Amino acid sequence: MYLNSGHSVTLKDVATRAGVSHQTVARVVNNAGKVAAETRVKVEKAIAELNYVPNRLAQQLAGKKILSIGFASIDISLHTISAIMAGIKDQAQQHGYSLAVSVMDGTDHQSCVRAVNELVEQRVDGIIINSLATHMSTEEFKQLNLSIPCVFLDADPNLNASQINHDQSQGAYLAAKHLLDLGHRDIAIINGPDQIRVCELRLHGWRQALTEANIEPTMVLNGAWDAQSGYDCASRLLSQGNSLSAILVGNDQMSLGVLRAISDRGLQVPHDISVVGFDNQDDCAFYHPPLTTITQDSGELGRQSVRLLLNQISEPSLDQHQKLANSIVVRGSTKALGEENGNKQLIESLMRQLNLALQR
Amino acid sequence: MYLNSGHSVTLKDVATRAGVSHQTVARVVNNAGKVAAETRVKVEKAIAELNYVPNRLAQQLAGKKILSIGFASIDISLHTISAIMAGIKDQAQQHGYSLAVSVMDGTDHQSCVRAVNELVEQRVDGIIINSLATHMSTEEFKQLNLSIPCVFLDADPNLNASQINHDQSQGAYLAAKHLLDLGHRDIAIINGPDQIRVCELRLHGWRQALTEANIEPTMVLNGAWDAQSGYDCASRLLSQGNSLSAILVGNDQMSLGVLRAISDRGLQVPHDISVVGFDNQDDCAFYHPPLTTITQDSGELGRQSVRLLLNQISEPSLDQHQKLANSIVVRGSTKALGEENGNKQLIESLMRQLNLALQR
DNA sequence: CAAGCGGGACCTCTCTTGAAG
DNA sequence: ACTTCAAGAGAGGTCCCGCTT
Repeated sequence: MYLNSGHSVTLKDVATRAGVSHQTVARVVNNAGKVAAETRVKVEKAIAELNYVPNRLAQQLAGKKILSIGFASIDISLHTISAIMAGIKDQAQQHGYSLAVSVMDGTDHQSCVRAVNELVEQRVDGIIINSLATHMSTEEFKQLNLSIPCVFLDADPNLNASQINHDQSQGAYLAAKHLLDLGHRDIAIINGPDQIRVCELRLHGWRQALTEANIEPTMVLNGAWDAQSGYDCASRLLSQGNSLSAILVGNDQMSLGVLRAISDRGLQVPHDISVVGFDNQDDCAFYHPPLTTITQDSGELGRQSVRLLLNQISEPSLDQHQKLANSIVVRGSTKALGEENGNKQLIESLMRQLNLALQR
Repeated sequence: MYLNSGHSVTLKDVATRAGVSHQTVARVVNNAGKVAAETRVKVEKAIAELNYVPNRLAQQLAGKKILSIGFASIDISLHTISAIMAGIKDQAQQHGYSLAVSVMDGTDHQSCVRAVNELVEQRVDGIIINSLATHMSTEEFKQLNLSIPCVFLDADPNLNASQINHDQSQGAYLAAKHLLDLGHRDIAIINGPDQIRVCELRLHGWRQALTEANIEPTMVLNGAWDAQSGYDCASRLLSQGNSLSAILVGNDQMSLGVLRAISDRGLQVPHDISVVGFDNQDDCAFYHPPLTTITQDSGELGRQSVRLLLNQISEPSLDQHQKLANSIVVRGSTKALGEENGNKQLIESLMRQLNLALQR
């Protein structure tokens, strides 16, 4: 069933079949140098017959310049990360680079090293690193001993290397400010897991806004990024009888769970409680109600990181730090405290529904 | 900043530094053969000092058996596909294979060939192909001229090659059957884009169930997989004053839009209209209401495909077809037609909410 | 001195063979 | 007859240089 069982067809195989030298075949394949039309046809025929595909390993080893970059990351099935990767892929391709991906099995420093090494083994021209290794210090970074250019995503800002990230703090600040501007004062926080850099930065932004307004968050909880944990945290919050009017949530998935928990208690968002998410992921405009959230363009982050890396490749001594600003998308999950207009609408809507139900 | 600017550190560099032959260094690196403890230390020191990482290209070219498989796919930022990929990655690793990924830029046959070729150039041991190339015929497949083992995901069942897929038809049948069992007869369908194999198969399954019950779908629309298009289709459906009691939807994302559209019209799911989705994606248990849907284990599909490929690699002549069955997950978005129990609950819930609102 | 082709060194490893201690 | 190492031949390409007409 398969031709060439064992080893693959080589340049030389094609050459002997076409009755020319291996060099002539190379000229045809690479479209370089002068080849007689007649010879070219012969060679192309042989290539087709043998189904020859050049061996990239050999090409690269022999010194042909093949541009490639690597992406070392944690779990790429996470939505945000696969969006970043799509951006990287896109921009790399645009610049004629191919992309090699290596995923880390764990969040520890060791598996980060493993993934990066896998890329170095392939001799990529540069690496984009998306590690979760909490607080990788400059020291640990040096242990990586990178001899090729690299760019970090969401790294410790103090890390002495090229890096790019969304400005988590600023985004969180925006979210909190929005609630404050609407008059909310009893605000709870449902953050992601502790010890994660992104979470700490977001918490910092939220706190800053609240402190400026001279208030303390009612409560700070930690979820696990998923809807279920958002549901659990919110349920806990509500069952404790806190008087809260708004919740800041660490991502949209947890927000979905939060919305449900509130609704399960017979309360209404935003009339009883306002909710602000984080990420602006695909579907959150269709949540019930549509979610007010912070928007992060993950694809753009990926694209920018490639540009940064390419700079670094052509100018290795240059360390750049770049931050992407976030903005807030206001939808239906937040409203001004004490605004009665909404309540009137709510009552009307409820009566309409009740009417319908009674007719059945 | 970077050591060895230009070309990377080689085995020979390490050898000269350590004052031994390149072969001795190889012994240390590969942990094979006998090396005197003293020599080993010397070599290891040199490796650390020079920061040597073996060149995988050269290793592979020189005949060292490095196991690797490839995954050629369309847009890997799609949720389902990244889940499949995670499964592939996992299972490949389990068997000591590394994974190379190549994504296609388009849905045409040409970009499929490109992506596959990229993998062949790297001399992977086998390829898993997830093309959307609508109805790739056996003829076109032969044009790929694959000289290495491969497995197709979601391919044309008539394709004469190893393949694996979820049984779309069966899953869709289940969904429709569920509605029929609940007494629904006026059923609309919102499918994915036309001409896509998966969509046709699902449509086939839905139709079959309906036909067996001697009824025709009220209406069949095509969305574009995303929530917005689900919203649009459902809006169209509702504004036309069709008397429908249930909607079958091609995926969960569109279902989310459908739920919104229904609620925006002041109607209630499931009391006025039942909705069944497809995919059982992460968050749909938290939709409003929780979605009844068909569950597909994408990770399992990925893992199985690797096993199939590995079989194929060790036994090239063997073509296998495999189908993964789906099951239905019943949640809150469906209810029996005419069942009044739910209505009573609904009325109670509405009155509670109204009460709350009036107190404000 | 063009255009068209071939020879051979080299890239970095692995693997085999064989010679020292 | 061990252990320990070195030398050399590929693996499949690319590139530089030279050779014919």
